[in-house]
Amino acid sequence: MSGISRFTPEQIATAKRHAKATPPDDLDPRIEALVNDLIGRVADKWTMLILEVLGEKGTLRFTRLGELVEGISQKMLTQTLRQMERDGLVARTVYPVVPPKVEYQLTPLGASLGAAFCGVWIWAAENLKQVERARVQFDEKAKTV
Amino acid sequence: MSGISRFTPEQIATAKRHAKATPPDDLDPRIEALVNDLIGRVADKWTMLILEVLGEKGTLRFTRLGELVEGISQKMLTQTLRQMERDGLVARTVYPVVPPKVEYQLTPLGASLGAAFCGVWIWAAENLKQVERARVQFDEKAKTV
DNA sequence: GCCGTTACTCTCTTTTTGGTGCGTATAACA
DNA sequence: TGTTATACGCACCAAAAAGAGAGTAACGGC
Repeated sequence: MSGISRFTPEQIATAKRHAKATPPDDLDPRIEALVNDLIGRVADKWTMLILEVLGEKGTLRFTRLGELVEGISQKMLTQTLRQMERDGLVARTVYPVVPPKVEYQLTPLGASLGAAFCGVWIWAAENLKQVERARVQFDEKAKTV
Repeated sequence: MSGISRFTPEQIATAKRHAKATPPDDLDPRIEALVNDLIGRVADKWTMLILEVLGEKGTLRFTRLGELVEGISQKMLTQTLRQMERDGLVARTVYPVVPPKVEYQLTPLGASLGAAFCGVWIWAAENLKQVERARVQFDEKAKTV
């Protein structure tokens, strides 16, 4: 949550402009498949969470990052970071020292994705209570029936 | 993809306003945990895809929905729809006829989430090529090393 | 010469996820 | 009388994801 404000107004503005410019319907089903695929990768819990803390803190070392991403295991941290690096979302800088030192930070591409996710975080924060209420209601209904 | 334009300008505008109004940092760690949790639920592949087609088509019956959500199995469709219903994202209307007829549509809450995800879809469509390029580059580098 | 530090990797086990196929109710229809 | 249509629930199995824990390299400090 706290990372939201880190995304520049320009980035958000860009998103808005694009939202306006998007044509009524999308064309190529091939592309749609690819986009869905990409969405599947990127809309991953850990990816989103890492994106958030890196967006907020700027540059972090491996261990610190692991501490800040609540509940992530070392394995998942490494794995997700590799994936993100491959996709061009984070930059990994290795300092050849002992003990090892590796720094991670968002690339511009990663930052832009962070900005895009901005709205989802806001939504989650805003509608948390409503979702909770809906759940309670649903569960009660299920009981009586 | 194609559902983007279905979200009203007002919904998008609301998201913008909130983006602006959000305080620099978020407060309660308890709430942050809940938000992260909610993100985990909502940032699910099938949820997003269902959200998209329902956002685009409005109201759909079970079977038709299954056809439109590329690649989903019956089981996952039922499961995801139940989850979304519980969270108050979709409304389920049962017509007591034979053969059975059940309609699904987004609630206002679901529609607002769709609007929030809008930016992510746009991002994916826009940056698809860049991600692909990054991957090729990464894989080549890995080979030579 | 042993310890500590850091960023991992590797292996093993457990958990979760997802697919498949079968069953069911009921009325209209042929 | 038998078939079809619809929206599932259920049981079983395979595959994938994730967690736990041990191991490693390499050097500086004690």
